[in-house]
Amino acid sequence: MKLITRDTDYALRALCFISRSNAGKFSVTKLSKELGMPRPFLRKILQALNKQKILESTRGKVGGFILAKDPRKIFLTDIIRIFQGRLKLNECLLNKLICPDQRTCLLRKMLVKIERYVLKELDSITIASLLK
Amino acid sequence: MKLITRDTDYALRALCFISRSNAGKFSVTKLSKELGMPRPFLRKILQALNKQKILESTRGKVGGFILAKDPRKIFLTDIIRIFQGRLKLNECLLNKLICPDQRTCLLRKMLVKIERYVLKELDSITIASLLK
DNA sequence: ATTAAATGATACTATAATTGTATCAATTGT
DNA sequence: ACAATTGATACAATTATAGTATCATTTAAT
Ligand code: FES
Ligand code: FES
Repeated sequence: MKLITRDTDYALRALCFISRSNAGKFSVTKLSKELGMPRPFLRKILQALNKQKILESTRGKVGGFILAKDPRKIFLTDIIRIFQGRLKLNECLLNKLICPDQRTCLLRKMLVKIERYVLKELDSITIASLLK
Repeated sequence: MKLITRDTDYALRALCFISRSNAGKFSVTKLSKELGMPRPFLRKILQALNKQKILESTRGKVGGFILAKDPRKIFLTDIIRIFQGRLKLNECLLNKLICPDQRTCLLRKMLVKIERYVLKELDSITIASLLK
């Protein structure tokens, strides 16, 4: 069971790399070489980050991607949400047979509690905090 | 992202059902009808629980499965481990490029912390506690 | 003994999610 | 005009999850 999938991982690493080197703009070609990630896959990822306004792209000959936000304002939960959807641990798999009343179900309560905790923790991590 | 997969879910429900009805022994046929789960799949699951000494099986004509342990001693983490492997959130996906020192890596610390918390919480749930 | 109903073991298949690749169009600096 | 880039999107490969099938073995009842 993974909390962070490959695309999220690549995204984080790329964002960290871009943040650190204050050079500003990078093309996918450059980044994929630099970070050792498959170029087309990384490209798809950066395009997604662009759509979500985490990165900003410029097209044309010397195009590329730059940060669109302060790295202190890019949260781990944001990136996870983009590539893995909303973190949702408490989907109710167990049916009525053991859960005569969902409102009192201990398992459900636990899962909700765990989810809240995980989200809170992940929300305390930003790209900026990963750089130090 | 799911914390609990289908097989874990079925296992939990079956264990709860068996625990509750103190009838003792149940065949897969009976259980799958009772719980509305696909028979061959449930069978595989119960066989796994048998191997792990959570259930105890008897073969032959009136064979079936009974609980091998006190439901207060069957923990949610046990069942998850059997079907999903050891819960391990902190697999280090991010490589050295952003993690010059794993011992000080903030992300890693967070994931370890989260994992510990999740395990602690899951360990507080038993089959017995789900019945109430 | 024979048979029916069960589990043990294990191989197989189907579906879904993850992890990619490929392609064509549009943009832009030279 | 051309080369190097991104935008959009369809396609393909791999892996994980979910489920089926089958044959051998055990046991109770006849
Ligand atoms: S398992 Fe979902 S309400 Fe109990
Ligand atoms: S991400 Fe693994 S040590 Fe930092």
